[in-house]
Amino acid sequence: MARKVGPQGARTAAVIRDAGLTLIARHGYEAMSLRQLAAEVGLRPASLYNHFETKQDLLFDLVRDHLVDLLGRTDAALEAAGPRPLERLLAFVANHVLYHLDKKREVTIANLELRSLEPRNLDAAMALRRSYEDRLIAVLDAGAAAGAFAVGETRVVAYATLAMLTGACTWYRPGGRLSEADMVRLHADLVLGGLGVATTDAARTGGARPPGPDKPKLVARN
Amino acid sequence: MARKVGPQGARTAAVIRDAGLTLIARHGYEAMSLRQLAAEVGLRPASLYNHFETKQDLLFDLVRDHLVDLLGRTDAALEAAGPRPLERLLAFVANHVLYHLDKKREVTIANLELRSLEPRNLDAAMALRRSYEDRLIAVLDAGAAAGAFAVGETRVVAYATLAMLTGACTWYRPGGRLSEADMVRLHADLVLGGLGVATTDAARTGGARPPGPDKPKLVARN
Amino acid sequence: MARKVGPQGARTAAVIRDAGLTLIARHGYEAMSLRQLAAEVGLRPASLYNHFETKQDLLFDLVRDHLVDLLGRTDAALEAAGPRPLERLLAFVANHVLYHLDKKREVTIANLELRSLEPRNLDAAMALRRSYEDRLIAVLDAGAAAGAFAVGETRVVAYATLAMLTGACTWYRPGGRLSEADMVRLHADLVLGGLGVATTDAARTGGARPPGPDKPKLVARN
Amino acid sequence: MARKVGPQGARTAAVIRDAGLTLIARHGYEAMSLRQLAAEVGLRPASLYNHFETKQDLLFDLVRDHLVDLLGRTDAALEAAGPRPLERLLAFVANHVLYHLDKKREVTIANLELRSLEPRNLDAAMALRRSYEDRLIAVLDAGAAAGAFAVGETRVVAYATLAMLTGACTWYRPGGRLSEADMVRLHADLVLGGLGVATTDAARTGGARPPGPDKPKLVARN
DNA sequence: CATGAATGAGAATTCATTCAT
DNA sequence: AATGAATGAATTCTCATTCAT
Repeated sequence: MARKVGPQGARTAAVIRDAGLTLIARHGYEAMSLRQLAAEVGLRPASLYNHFETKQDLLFDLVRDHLVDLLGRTDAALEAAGPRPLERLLAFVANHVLYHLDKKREVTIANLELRSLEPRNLDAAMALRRSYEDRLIAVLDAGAAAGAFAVGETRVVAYATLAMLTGACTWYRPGGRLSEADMVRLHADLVLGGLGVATTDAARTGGARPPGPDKPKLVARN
Repeated sequence: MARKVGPQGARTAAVIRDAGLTLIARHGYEAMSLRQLAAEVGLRPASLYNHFETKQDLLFDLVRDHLVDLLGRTDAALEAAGPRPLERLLAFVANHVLYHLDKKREVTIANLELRSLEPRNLDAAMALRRSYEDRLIAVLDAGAAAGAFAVGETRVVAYATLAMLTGACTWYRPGGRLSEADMVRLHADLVLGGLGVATTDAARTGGARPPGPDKPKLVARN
Repeated sequence: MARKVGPQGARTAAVIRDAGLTLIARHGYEAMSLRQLAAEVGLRPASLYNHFETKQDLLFDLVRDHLVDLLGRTDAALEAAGPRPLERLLAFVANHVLYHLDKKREVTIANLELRSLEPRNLDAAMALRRSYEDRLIAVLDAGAAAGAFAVGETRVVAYATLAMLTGACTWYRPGGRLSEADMVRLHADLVLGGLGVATTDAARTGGARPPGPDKPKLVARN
Repeated sequence: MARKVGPQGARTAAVIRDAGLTLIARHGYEAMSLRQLAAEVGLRPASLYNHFETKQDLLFDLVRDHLVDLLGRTDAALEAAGPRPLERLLAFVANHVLYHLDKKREVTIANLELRSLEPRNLDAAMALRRSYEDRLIAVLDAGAAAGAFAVGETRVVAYATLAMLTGACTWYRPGGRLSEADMVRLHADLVLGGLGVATTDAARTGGARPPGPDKPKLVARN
């Protein structure tokens, strides 16, 4: 009854996007051919055009959806973190790290393939990315104003922090010695250290943890 | 080592490499065509083959030369820094930041185009890169052993640090408000903070800095 | 004759044919895609196939219907013109010119797209076209036999005349300075002149016309 | 020594143009594929691009060269014809007919494929064509002013005349009963008749013919 | 050392058409 | 009747590369 791939076109479109995500992340946008993509999803190249209009459109879709998703989750995390700067920062860091470890492909594409976007699409993507950066900058500024962080150049700190946190997804291998929670913790320590905040247990993953007796840093000393 | 070049062939080869650096950094290896490159240097595509054997060879040359250069400078900087962990770390940071700000194109290519290298070439490049990472890891380990740094997971800290420092070259614009020395200082502070080393606040440019005796800056020689 | 059309299917089919007429006349048969045609009539490409079997069929339909229509009108005009050669010729000319000015699209297609017809269809179209040419040849021959016209090579004169008359529809713009009646008159004069028939000067619009008694115009009924 | 087609690239380019002329005239621009063209000249499709930049460029080249050629020959013919309107007209007619019979392919393309030209190229082609039409219009106007021709609407007469004369090349078959000279004569008679000029031998092909005894019209009375 | 010409492979995309729903 | 999805065949054109000159 069904032809080949399954029930519906929407399903096929999702499969295509997923395969595109993988292939573009692995080989790069320019290096991925639509033949490859079609083969990956069991279609003929021409059939892809029932699901997107252009290779470029596919790329932009992936980038934009990722950025919108990231932004949405970040706002939710910040909302849940409440008003205190430290907890907001920790929420940001935790969200960023977890998202980046989970969505390695999306992140890779959004970071490496901006140069493959047409000007129009690049503008849109950059605007979203700037929005995201602004979230962190706002957190840092609020913390600095409240005297919670020692932030020199906010912008520099923000960019450096984002670069550091994002880098994690290029080398982290799930299932290894380090859990995702470890990654969050380790990176939170580095960030807080850079901001002159003595890192203690109080500042941890979910941020929702009630304060308690000061425990020694979790990170091993070696 | 020398190709089939005569008197001014070496000059032409250098011009080609420079143009290649620019074009690959801007558009990506896959997206740069040899037609473009030839046009850029005022040759016909066929003539390029008097100066390299393959597009892939050109890429690898650029990547390898960059990595070798970086490694050499790093070793020189470490040597000059003497035996003390803190100074060695600061030397590493300063060298890394300055090199990355100066060699934006090389760095971009080496970071983004590894996936365009053929397996053989990739292996060689990765080996060099790992050598470089090992320099930092060694510095951190030494510092941890000496009790100078609070390093949790050395490897994580090293990768995170490198990601942070490298990120600078993606957004830094020379001639702007921040000098290269500023960049070194700001990043050194972040790194040291992350390692639990109290940094002088002299390094904080704009922040709400707690008053205190002006101590000499830790970093920013060169 | 009827296709697989229901109640309003006939209407849709007519709309499609009309849009096809416009698009083929404007862009040419090869250059018009069924996507374009479908879009023009607010359908999806697949739906067109409820109204014709093949793009080629659509073309042939348009060509054949046009030729049949032209032939029918010509015969009616000749019938109405009576037996006298001059009046028959004028009737032919008037009919041809008026038809060609009114049915620019059909005429364009029938003249330019014969080469796009499959052999079978081409044969049919050529047969119809030859029938049409034969009407004029017969008129000329009759006139020559009656001594009314000075026809050298009948066939040459016929083809030349048809080319001249048909050409009108490539440059005539309705609503301009010249009415359709003007066009008929002007062309009739040229044709008659070429046949050695003295034409009334009433038909000369702007020229340096030698004075003479105003005679009724020969042409331009209808 | 030579690869395949012959001595030089210029030769190959000429061969390509000639084959293009034939194929486009026969099948139409849209219907001719570059594969076909390449096969015709014994090249691979990719090799064609060593000789032109674009299929469209090839088309425009053919059209423009033809129009420039036609214009040049016309001016030469008019120059040779001297100042007298009748002889100028006859020279124009003779030149037009002979050129059109000889360059059937070029003429066909220039007439049918204007719609395949991109706007920019279309403009250029139209300007040339208008120049050509203007040559005839000028001849007619001069003749009308001198009282030599009875021209009603100059423009209409010019267009009708051109259409008639051009039409010849769509049906004329060289080697048939009619020579090219016959074609010239027959069409000259039609044109002159349309202009109210009694056609006699005096008005013939090259115009250079010395006057002699008045012979009856050449065209048979059928 | 540079180049014109050629080429095999492959790129993205379009096309007319089919068919189950 | 209309359509979404699929497809084989074909389109123009680009690419890295070669080689005789």
